[in-house]
Amino acid sequence: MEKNTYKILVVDDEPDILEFIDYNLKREGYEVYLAPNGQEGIEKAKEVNPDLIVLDVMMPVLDGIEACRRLRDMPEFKSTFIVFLTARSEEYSEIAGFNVGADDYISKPIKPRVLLSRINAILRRKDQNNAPSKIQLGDLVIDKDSFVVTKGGQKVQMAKKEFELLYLLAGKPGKVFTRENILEKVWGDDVLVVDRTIDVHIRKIREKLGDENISTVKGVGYKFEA
Amino acid sequence: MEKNTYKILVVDDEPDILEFIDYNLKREGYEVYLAPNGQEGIEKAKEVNPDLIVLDVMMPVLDGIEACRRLRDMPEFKSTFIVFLTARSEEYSEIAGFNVGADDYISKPIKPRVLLSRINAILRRKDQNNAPSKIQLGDLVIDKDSFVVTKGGQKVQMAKKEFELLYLLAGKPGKVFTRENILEKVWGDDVLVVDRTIDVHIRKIREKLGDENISTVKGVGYKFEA
DNA sequence: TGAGGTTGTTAATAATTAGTTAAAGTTATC
DNA sequence: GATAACTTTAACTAATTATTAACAACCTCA
Repeated sequence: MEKNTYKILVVDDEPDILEFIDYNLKREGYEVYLAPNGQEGIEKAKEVNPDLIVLDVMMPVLDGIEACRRLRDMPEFKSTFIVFLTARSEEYSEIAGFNVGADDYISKPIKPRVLLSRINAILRRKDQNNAPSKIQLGDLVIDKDSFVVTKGGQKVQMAKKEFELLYLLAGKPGKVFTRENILEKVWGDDVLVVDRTIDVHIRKIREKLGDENISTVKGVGYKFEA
Repeated sequence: MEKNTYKILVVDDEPDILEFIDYNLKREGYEVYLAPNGQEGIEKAKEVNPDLIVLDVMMPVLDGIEACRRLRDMPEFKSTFIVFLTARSEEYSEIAGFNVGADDYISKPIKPRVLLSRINAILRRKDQNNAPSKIQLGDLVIDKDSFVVTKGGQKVQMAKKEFELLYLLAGKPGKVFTRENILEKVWGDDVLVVDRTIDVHIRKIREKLGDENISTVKGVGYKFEA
C-alpha cells in the first residue's frame, strides 16, 4: 500500500483519548493535529486544512455536532471528511437526527484497529475519486489505469517511481514542483531520501522521453513543459 | 472499487433521514432520487427506473410493504433490488412474514457504513450477474457459463481460482490490477493469503496460455495484454 | 573570474519485488 | 475414507528498481 501523507485533525476534550488516537494515527503515518474542543478545533482546521476531522460529540465550549455544522457551512470544509466519536452507540441516533453531514461514526471505547481501518477506508476512497486516470499532452499519453506511457503512439517503459513522478509533474503542466513537494507527493512525508535521488529519476524520465518535456527551474524545482 | 453510476431511489417520510441518506449515497458516487411516501415512490420509480430502491416500512399514504408488493407486480420492477428500512430490527420479522420480495433490510438508526456496505454488496452482486458470460479476445474465449477457456479452438483446462483470476484480468484488458485489487475481487475481503499465492496462480495461467497474455507491472500488479 | 551553490551523470550497491519449485494443506469426488 | 485435484505456503533464486556516493558541469554574482 501507498504511504499516506494525510492530515488528520482530532478534536476531543479528554487528553487521554487525544493522546491515544494521536499515537495510533502517527504510527500509521498520518500527520496528526489535536484540539481540545469544537471552538479550537475549527481554528485549527482553518489553519492546517486537514483531509479528515475526527470530532468527539460531547465537548465543552462547542460540541461536535455544532462544530460539524459550522464547518460544513464554510466552503473549504464542504467536502472534508468528518468522523464522529460517540460515547455510546445509542448516541448515534441523535446525531443522525441532527443530520450534519458526517461520513462515519466510531463508538467508544475506541479500538485501534477499527479506528485505523475506517480512516484508511475513507481516505482511500478520497484518493481514488480525485485522480484522473488519463493525462494527454500533445503526443504524450499517461494512463494510470494501465500504467503505460505512450509517446507518439510508441509505448515507453517506466518503472513505478518514474511513472509516479512523471504523473505528478504532467498533472499540472507548467507548474513548478519543488523537491520538497515532490518528495511529499511521490515518496511520502517520512521517507528520507536525498535530493540527488529525485535528479536521478528525472534523468531517467528525460532519457526515455527526451529532454524537452521536463525542465529545471534552478533553485526551485522541476516542471513539465506545457 | 469501480466507479459506480447506479441509480438509487430512496423513499422515506422523514426529511432528515432522506437528506441523510441522500448525502451519504451521493458522496459514494451514486445517482440518488428521493420520494416522501410509497405512492410518490412508485411514480418516481416508473420515471427513473432505478437499480435499487430503499423503502421505509412505516410511511403515510402508502407504506413500504404495500409499495413493494405493487412494485413487484409490475414487470419492469420484478428484478429491481429493494431494501427495507425498519425502525426496529424486530420489525423485520413482520416484513419477512409478508414475504414481498425484499433483498435486504437495514435497521434504524442508519449507520452510513452499514448502509453503504449493504448497498455496495447488493449492487456488486448485480454487477456479477450482468457481467458478460463470454469474453472473447483474439483467439482466446473465456466462457463463464461453462467455465471453459478456449485458445485457438483448443480447450484449456483451468482450475477454479485460475479461471476467476483470468476472468478478472481479461474483463478489462490493459488495466493493471494490484494484488490488493485481485485479492479483494477473487478471494474476498477477509481472506488472508500471501502475495506469492497470486504469483503461483498467474504462473499456472501463463503455463497454459503462454507468457504473452499476462504481463507484470513491477511494483504495481498484473494486467491482461490487450 | 572564481567561490559557492545547484544540478547532472554515472556506476556501484542496497532494497524491493517477482518467479519458481516442491511440498504441505485442503477440498471435492467417487 | 481414499484418491485425486486444487490451493496455499515456504524457501529460495532471479530480476528489477531505488538509492546513494562521488564527481563533473554549470550557473550566479560579487
